Amino acid sequence: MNDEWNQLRQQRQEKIEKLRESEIQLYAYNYPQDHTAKEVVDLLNQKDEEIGTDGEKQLEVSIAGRLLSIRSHGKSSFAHIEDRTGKVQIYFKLDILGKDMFEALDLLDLGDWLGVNGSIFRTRTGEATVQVRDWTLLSKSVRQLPLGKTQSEENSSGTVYGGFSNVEMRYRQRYADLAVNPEVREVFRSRSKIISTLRKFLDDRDFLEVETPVLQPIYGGAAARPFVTKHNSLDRTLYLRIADELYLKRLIVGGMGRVYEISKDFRNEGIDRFHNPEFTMLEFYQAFTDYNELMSFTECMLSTVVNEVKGSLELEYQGQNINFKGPFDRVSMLPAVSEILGEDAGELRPTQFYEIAKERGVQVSENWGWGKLLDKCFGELVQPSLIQPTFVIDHPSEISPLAKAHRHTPQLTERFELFIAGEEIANAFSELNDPVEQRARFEGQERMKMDGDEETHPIDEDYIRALEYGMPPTGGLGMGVDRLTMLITNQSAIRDVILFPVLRD
RNA sequence: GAGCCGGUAGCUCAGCUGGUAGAGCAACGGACUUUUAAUCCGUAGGUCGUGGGUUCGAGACCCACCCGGCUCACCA
Repeated sequence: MNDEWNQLRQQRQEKIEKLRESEIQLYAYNYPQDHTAKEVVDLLNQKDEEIGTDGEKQLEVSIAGRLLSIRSHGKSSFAHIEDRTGKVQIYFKLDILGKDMFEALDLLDLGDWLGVNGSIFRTRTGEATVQVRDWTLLSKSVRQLPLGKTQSEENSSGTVYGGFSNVEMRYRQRYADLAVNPEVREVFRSRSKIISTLRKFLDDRDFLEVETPVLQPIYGGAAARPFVTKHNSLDRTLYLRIADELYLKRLIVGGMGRVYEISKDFRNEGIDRFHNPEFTMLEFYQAFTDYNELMSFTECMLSTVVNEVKGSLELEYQGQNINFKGPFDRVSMLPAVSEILGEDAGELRPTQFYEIAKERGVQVSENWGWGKLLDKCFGELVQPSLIQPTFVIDHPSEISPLAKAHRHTPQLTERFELFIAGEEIANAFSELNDPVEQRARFEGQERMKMDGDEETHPIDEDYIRALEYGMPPTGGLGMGVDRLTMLITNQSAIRDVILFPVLRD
């Protein structure tokens, strides 16, 4: 297909040439509006109630939007234009517009941006409509939008015929996707609402929003491979952050008490339904608190967000009903795995654990330690059943190098992960603040790296130095904002909640 | 990384065991001054993902590659 020159573009080009010969400007500079599309519809409803049907009093409006449909009837035409608030019907009549401006309508195309002003009325079928007194072309569309056809709004759900559904094209040309699929715009409105609600929730509780480096000399705070870049004049390797954790905790050392950051993080891993190489994470840290208090806090934060965006504590995600009314279930990792294996997993040596796990069909590796085996068994045997919001608590120390040891069980940590619909949404712990212990944990990671683990935490000497100055007891949490948005907007793929997801060339 | 499915007009899709491409919507021309998936009549539009191969002949069969989706693996 010749993308750059086809019949359709040829036809539009001819219209452009005719417009250039006329008085009509193709690309205007501005257009003063006094109403949105939604306000026009609301205004007419109000008028019906307040003024009744006298119909004499004319209400004049100026609105602007994109031309989405046009139905020509010879000496009159109906059309719909859409702005950020929705669609409204407009009506062109020869005897009102005059010959020139009426005939010039032939030079318009779907996708053009128009400003119109005129009086509002209701058609025979009851639709709020603007009778256009004059119209202004605001921007000419040279490329045909992939518009489908929508059945009329009232009582139907706006069934779309045809439409633009090719997922690859929708991601590659998100502008076209947004232009023709209002439900996609709605998803991103919800996303924005989710983020602003999170921000307000934390601001209201005296958290300080901060910005920490995206370019970092040492990456850390998570187990993942980083993107590597280089600063030319410093001749130095820098990494795009995989998490903000270690910087935010430095701020707690600095006495800032309560901090948060909503950040883009970058992980050089595979791409699938739940992973995009760049994604949005909320992390917050609060001094003088532990993971128990954080769990209550998280319940409150999530139910506030869900209620604010959905107007309810319940929602449907991919056919499952999810209820955000706290308190959420809590499942302790070690007893849960012990129960399902019928063995006290806490007493197992790694070699025994490996054999038992293998018998149960868990994909394990012979050289794994006890902690990794426990985590993997949990992930395969227990996690898939966690549909309702559930805190999984007390992870092995071996896989939690930044979490404080459990106050009663030393090989575990005070950590929780929140699972909803079988997916991890958040990860939090009582932060490890003993610099000696922290160094030992980092060294343990180094040994795992030498054993071939590619996603260990490197030793961050500066972070240890910070801990040596003294970090108060602190609870911290990281939450995947994209995944939360998927849940709340009922989208099955992370790409559907990221405006411009990463694709191949 | 592996398996399966897909890439045909601007969009959504059809094209049977190989005979050189079709519909709906959009577009273009015409009729129609309250329509709403407007209607009616007419027209045009495609290097069938890319590159090879088999064949008298390939959208279809074979091979390789590119892009996407799903599942699994890996991973949070």
